[in-house]
Amino acid sequence: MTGVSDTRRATDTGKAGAIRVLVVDDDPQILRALQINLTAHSYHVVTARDGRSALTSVGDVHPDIVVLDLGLPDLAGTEVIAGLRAWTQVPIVVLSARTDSADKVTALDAGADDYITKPFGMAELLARLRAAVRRSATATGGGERIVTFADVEIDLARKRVRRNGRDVHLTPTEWEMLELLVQHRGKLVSQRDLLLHVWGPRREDRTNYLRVYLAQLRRKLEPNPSHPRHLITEPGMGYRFETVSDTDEPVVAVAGDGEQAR
Amino acid sequence: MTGVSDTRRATDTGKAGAIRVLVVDDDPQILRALQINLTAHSYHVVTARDGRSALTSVGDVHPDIVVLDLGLPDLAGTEVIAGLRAWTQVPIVVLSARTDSADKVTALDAGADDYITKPFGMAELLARLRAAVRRSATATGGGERIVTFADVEIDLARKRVRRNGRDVHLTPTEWEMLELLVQHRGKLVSQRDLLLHVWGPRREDRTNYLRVYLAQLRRKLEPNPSHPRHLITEPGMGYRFETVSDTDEPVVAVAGDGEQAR
DNA sequence: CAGGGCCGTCAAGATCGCATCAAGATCGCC
DNA sequence: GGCGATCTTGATGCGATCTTGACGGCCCTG
Repeated sequence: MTGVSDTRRATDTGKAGAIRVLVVDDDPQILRALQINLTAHSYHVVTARDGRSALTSVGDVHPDIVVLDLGLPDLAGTEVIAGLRAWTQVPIVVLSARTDSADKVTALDAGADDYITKPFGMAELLARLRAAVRRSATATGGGERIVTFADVEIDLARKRVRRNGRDVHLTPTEWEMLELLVQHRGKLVSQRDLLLHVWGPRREDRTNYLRVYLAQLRRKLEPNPSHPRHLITEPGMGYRFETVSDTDEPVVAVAGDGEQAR
Repeated sequence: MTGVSDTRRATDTGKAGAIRVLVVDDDPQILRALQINLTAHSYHVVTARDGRSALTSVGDVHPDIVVLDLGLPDLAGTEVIAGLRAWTQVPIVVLSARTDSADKVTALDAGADDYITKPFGMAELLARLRAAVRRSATATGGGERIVTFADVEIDLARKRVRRNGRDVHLTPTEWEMLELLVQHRGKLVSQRDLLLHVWGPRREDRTNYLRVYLAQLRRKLEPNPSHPRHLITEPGMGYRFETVSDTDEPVVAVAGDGEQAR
């Protein structure tokens, strides 16, 4: 991880709730200036000095937005953008000293969200960051930030889970998984998407991780962990989060009565 | 609707599938230049000359993106932006002659997605439009794609199938086949295409697989599996998915020749 | 009327994927 | 340096899924 100044996990609470921004630049001056300014505006800043460490640290840090300087020593700007866009939708704001229109076009078409030419005003940068974050917030979360099912309550904004009013403690990895599933409530989330979201592109094939953590989430959240009704496996395809338990269930014999029912 | 040059509704198919862009500017020169350039890049262009008509025409036209010049005669730029943001998330790209940083900040914070200062290069504008459209397309999830027939409901985005409101569980292979057929609804899908899509190039000749899985799909989805009306075999050619049950059947056709129709 | 394709159906064996458990390796904090 | 929490990794058993072959019906052709 050389070149990365901060390897905290997403849910580590250096500043709970602060917006995480990854700043990528090889010029220590600019890096420092941005770090100070952004921190002053209560962003949680993580920095990287080259393209490679930028790519890896996005997987580690899960920033809410990336500020990317073009002209890094190791990789071309488009390579960095493409490397990120291959697996994440995190907003990318490009900084560049080149005013050439062609550069803007290639960067934007590679998947960047915005392009600012140096020298730039800090006020403008901040405004563009706000705009980018706002967009991605409405895109992902949009409506309800609190989801409930059974006796569980999930607060996406506060990254907090309660069950019967009591806090349920989730590890960082558990939370990352649950978050992605909840954000796509009802949708099937492929194993690949889950692995990319939680572990980044380097663990794409470790499907066994999913099994372990899904089991832990079920143990913590499902009324009956061995008969999951909300964290559902779609064999061979992926997983699905469901707020309403489907009324099916093969039934456990007749006799008796209620049974733990739904 | 004075001032609006085109009042087509969203569903009017002047250019089916073309991206609709609403250009708002009071300068006829710029308006015309943009109209020509954007049309040349196969956008469907609608124009407005002032803020009021811009607000109404967004409701009428449902553009995919708005290009908004600041400095309109009737309303301030922020008012237009705020008026739109009150009810729609359509991407707004602001054009302005003023390079003042404060203007950018207020426009972006009011809800604009991007800000370009005149004079600008057409290539850059086009790239920024592409970026904005791309974002909003992925944000809205590309639209709900739900196909229904009989008592069955197929949700392509969620990869989910329901019948009479109950989930129907499909195996990965079953889903892949159904997906391809549904995506080409009404069209004939050759056996080869199906085999390639589901099993890849190594099983190109295993047409018996198709029989097995088509039978399973029919068993799970067709009202009468032995008389399929929606998953239809075209002997020797391939298969076809049909949402409307063809009123064919019984009838032995008229005397004469008839031939087996369709 | 016989024969050959092509298709639908069925069932059994082989394979794959998942849940679960538990132990080692790491990390972060004191 | 020690300790607890967390992450990684491997082994096992079981059920779901895929693959394969056989059989019979239908339709067209000769």
